[in-house]
Amino acid sequence: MVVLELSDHDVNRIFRALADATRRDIVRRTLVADVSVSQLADSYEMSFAAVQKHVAVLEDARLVTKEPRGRERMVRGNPDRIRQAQLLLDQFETIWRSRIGRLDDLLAAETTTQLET
Amino acid sequence: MVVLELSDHDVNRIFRALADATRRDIVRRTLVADVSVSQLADSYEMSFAAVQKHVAVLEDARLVTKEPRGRERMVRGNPDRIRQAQLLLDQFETIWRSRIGRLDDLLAAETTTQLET
DNA sequence: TTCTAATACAACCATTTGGTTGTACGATAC
DNA sequence: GTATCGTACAACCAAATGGTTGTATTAGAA
Repeated sequence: MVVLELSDHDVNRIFRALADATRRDIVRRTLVADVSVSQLADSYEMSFAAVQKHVAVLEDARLVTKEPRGRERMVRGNPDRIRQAQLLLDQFETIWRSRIGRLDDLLAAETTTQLET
Repeated sequence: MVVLELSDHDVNRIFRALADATRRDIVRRTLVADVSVSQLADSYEMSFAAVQKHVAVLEDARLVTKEPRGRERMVRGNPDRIRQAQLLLDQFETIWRSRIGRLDDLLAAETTTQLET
């Protein structure tokens, strides 16, 4: 997996793209198998153009790619980008755990002090 | 950790809240230690009210909690909510891996067929 | 008590978002 | 060739977002 630097704007687009139930569903479906835009559009209670826009948002966030296949455009989920989002959340976890670590250190230091007195 | 069911709307709010660099920074800082709203406001090139709104968005998504301390409101990051977001992304990973699994199965079946012939 | 710091909240504004309809065009089916 | 299927894209609209300023309230400091 390529470890590339994500700008704030990139990260914004990734999370923004995931902040919609229809788009999350599209990502799930296109991770399972390639699906054309029209096949996707058949599944949702909205216009073809609306689905097209959702796919465009996901494509812009690089959460999916689009590949021409005859007159169709096959949409494919991009697991690398999902993993990058996971790594971002991992960073928060790490920050939290380091806080716990410092609290543990503090507690240990206090215990030591108590033992010393 | 409490495993509670997240509605689509809940998930939308979590990812939406994370789709802003200022808010992500607030989450990071309040995971490290409690910080008052005015302390946060001092750090960013925007009005106090704007920072207040960002905190409100995070609070609505339950990514932070706010606790009164004298005349201040201490903001505290909520690691449980971060973990819930991680679990959501894990689901995508799982979907992807199950696809790989099926492809492996298919490949294995074809190999078997070749061996049989 | 009086002043001030920290917050809450409303009103307002520009931009973005998420949807619509309509038109155009290339690729396939007939 | 012609019809039609799948897509692209523009124009439009209502609602949400992300910022502002202004006013009110409350807790601590002087």
